[in-house]
Amino acid sequence: MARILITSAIPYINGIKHLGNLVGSQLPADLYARYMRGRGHEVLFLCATDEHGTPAELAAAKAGKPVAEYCAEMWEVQKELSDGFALSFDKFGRSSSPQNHALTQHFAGRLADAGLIEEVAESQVYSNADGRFLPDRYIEGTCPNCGYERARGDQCENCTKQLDPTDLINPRSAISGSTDLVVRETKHLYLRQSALKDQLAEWIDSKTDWPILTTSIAKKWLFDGDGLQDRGITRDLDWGVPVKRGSEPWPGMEDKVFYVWFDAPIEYIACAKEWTDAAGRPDADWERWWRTDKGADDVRYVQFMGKDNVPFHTLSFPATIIGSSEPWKLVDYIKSFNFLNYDGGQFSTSQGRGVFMDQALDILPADYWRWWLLSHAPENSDSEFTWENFQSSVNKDLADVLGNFVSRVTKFCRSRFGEAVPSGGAFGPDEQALIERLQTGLPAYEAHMEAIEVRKAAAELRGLWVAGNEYLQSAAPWAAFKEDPERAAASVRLALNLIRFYAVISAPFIPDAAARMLSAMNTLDMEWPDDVSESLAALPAGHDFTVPDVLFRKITDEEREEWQSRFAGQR
RNA sequence: GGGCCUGUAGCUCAAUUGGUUAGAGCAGAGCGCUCAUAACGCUUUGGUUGGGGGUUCGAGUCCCUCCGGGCCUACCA
Repeated sequence: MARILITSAIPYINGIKHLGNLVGSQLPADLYARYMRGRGHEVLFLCATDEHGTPAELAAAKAGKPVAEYCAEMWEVQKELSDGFALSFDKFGRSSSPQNHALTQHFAGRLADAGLIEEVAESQVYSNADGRFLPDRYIEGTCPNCGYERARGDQCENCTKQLDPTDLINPRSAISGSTDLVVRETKHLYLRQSALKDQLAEWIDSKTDWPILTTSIAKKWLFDGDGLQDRGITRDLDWGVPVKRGSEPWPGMEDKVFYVWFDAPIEYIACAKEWTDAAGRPDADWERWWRTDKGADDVRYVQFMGKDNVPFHTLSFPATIIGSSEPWKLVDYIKSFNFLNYDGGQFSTSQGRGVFMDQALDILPADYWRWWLLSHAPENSDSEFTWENFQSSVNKDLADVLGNFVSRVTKFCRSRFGEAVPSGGAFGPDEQALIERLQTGLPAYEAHMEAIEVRKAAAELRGLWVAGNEYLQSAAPWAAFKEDPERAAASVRLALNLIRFYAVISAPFIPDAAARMLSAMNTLDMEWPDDVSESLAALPAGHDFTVPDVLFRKITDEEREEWQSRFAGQR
């Protein structure tokens, strides 16, 4: 039995995430976690909300609430939605937790002791009206290059020229619109990533099995231009982890907090402590996952994230860990995803374009979304959600192929033999052919799951479902029943066992439906079918079952059209 | 501007990393079945692999070029 630590990129606290966010990290991470648990491995699956930073402060202000209160409420909302999608986190933590405060300050202290932190004085734009320093992109003005009037302080969206906020003509606060801006001197801490460049490059080079998407982004940051740059890890904000050197004050940094991207990945670790603290368990119980000197040396650590998160996970966070000179577990594999587009464009939070997690669950159960999203995961390139595709995948794969299989088998058995697994008869060539099919298909499915090839795994799984229908067609128990009821009984006995088999192997994709299939088969046996033949005898003759309700209903053309217009934009 | 990714059947995607005649699912056509959610099975139509050039015995795959799409570019997260 292996031990597998899995983290999903932590979703930002500000607002409800859309399906593109979901499929880019949390959902495939859940698939992998469920699969590995199903195979009997010991899994720790962690996620949290990422709560700090300017957008959270602004969103709280807009909602008229103190930021701590706002974040607590949004955490509840996100927790409920992740439960709704059956995301099986062992702990859904918060980057604002006391555990993360302490650990972030601890890392900063270690890095400072190692000489990897430098104080840098810099000039930044301060808005008197807003009472805060403004990040570059929160300053708007006229582009000196093209004259576009809504250029941002970091880049002009119109002509794509990179800018400095002081380049802008008529600069104003993007928050309040105020033009009462001044440039103030402020001091910040920088993480000297450049000093760790060679170590990081060597580490990345050793990861030859990582997705190209992951390593190419890392290498670009490592080697492009002047190479890996030092990074500011503090901000002039109120909401965040107060800057301390371990547990000691940090002179000159009294009113500052750590940058959200410094503390957010540390939450992966702190989350594990939140997990054991909440259960009143000792630190050793989480440290055995994270400290290689305390039992984590045999742990395999896999991270899931969208491509926009890659630099922080391949460079910044490893720099924090390596720089600490403490034996923390480094990531073993990074699975990164491209983006999901919506019906010919991007999902847009600001325009309400696309389907958001709450809306998705309002119209259909989680399994429908999980199946479509995972079987179309944007692994090799950006992929596209369309309602036509969603409708046809759900109707064909889930309703017709899997759902109807369960229906036809259970109803046929009920009408001919009653609601118990029938006895008698022996397996013949049709049964042998099915078993051989499963004996080649199941290992292929397992190989794809272990390689985290999500789409391929979904396609292989669907193929195994199809094999059940093929078997019924060739065995034709409805015809056999007339001349040789014993043979029909053997077929039905196998087919009922096949339902349990499907429930077990499909559970990572569609956990709710799998649970209903098992419940209909009146069993709690979720043993992975390492031996296919044996697993197809798990339900013995005489075992009672029930005919379940329709497993997956079909999406009608009317619904599809209605949803298409409902989610077109302007939420 | 720079870096990286990407373009394959009407649609969504494969193609063992340069190796036979480019494969699946959906949609379309035909046949079969009647247990089942008008479901299932079998057969089948459909491709100048974005355009052009090159390397090679051999190119979807490598190189050059042009065209289109996307991401990142370090103070959004």
